[in-house]
Amino acid sequence: MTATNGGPTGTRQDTVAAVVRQWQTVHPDLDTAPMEIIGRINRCAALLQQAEDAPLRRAGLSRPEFDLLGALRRTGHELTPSELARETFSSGAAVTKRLKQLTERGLVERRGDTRDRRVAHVRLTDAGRDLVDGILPEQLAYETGVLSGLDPQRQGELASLLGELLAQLEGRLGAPRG
Amino acid sequence: MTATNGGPTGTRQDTVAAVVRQWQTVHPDLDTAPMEIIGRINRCAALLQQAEDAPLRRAGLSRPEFDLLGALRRTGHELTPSELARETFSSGAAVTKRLKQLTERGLVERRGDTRDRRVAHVRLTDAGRDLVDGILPEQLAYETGVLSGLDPQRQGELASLLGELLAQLEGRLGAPRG
DNA sequence: AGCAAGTGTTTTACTCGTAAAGCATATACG
DNA sequence: CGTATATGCTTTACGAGTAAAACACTTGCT
Repeated sequence: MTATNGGPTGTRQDTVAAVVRQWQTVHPDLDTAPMEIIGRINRCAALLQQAEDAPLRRAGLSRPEFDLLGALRRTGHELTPSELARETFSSGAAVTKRLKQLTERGLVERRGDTRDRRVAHVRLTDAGRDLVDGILPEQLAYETGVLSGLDPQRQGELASLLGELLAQLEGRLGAPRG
Repeated sequence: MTATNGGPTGTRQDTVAAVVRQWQTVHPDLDTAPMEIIGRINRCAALLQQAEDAPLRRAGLSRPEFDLLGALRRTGHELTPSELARETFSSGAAVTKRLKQLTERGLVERRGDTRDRRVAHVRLTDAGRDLVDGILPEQLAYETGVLSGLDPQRQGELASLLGELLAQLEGRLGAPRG
């Protein structure tokens, strides 16, 4: 149904819809509803990452690297490697490696804690802060453009629904200590 | 603050909202709207992948591997490596590697094209088809559970909005040949 | 004090994806 | 016909993430 698709709003079909249709042909009894959300989230993430990181790459940064710098910038204070790991949702080992590179590039600095000599404190250098502040507006402008196919009201609805889903997921998957 | 957080609907805050709030404190003039969509999509994708692939891993499959098998299953016919690459949104090289492993595990078979000896045709073995058919219902049931924090109506709205966004992105980023 | 257990960070070995080069084959065109 | 170019797939070299072990240091117990 609604195979006619020639929507008045000019709505194109997305590839996930096609995939789901194929599955339903092969397994008509299957509840494919989750695919329409999860498949699309994954696909959107892949497409966005691919195209949308262009402004970052121009600055020689990967998104994980930018996320790390951004965490330092937005919190406004020093963070330890484990805090950075938590803040950027990556493993400690990954943070170690990224810090090594970012330190070599002069974007962050480390200093050891004087009380507990296991812990390090990481902060942005001036160059690092300037880089983040320079890139962020471009990045956001670019992202705005990428999303502009959706009218503002729907963007709002989408953001809100994603926020609800994410809150649920984080409550359930991120903190299953109960 | 808002440690009470007891929203009327019991809505928890998601981490992206917190991040956006931090940015707005540091750069009040910045339009952070795109983050609320893109940041959440990325974070949802990460969380879903992490937790949600459990049923797949039990079967010894990564999601990309399952996607490849699934493409063969849902189309119902043989596919060439390049068709598989297109269908699963991955590079040809990645497909080559995955095919090697899946062939060794006896889940897919290859045969050469008789006309054009450059091309190969890949199909599921019986074991491969059985594996997909066995896993898929579990996987979908699991996904349904993961999404169950959102009531069905909102799931529908979310799926629909994501579909619109994805169609736009695919139209713009996926086929910018105009 | 001295030692066991815990914590923060780094290192190691490994997996997986990618880009670019390479190989085999097909097609086009003089 | 034969050579140039294009196409389908694979290989190679490499970069990046991960889990688990290792390391360095602290804390708690006796």
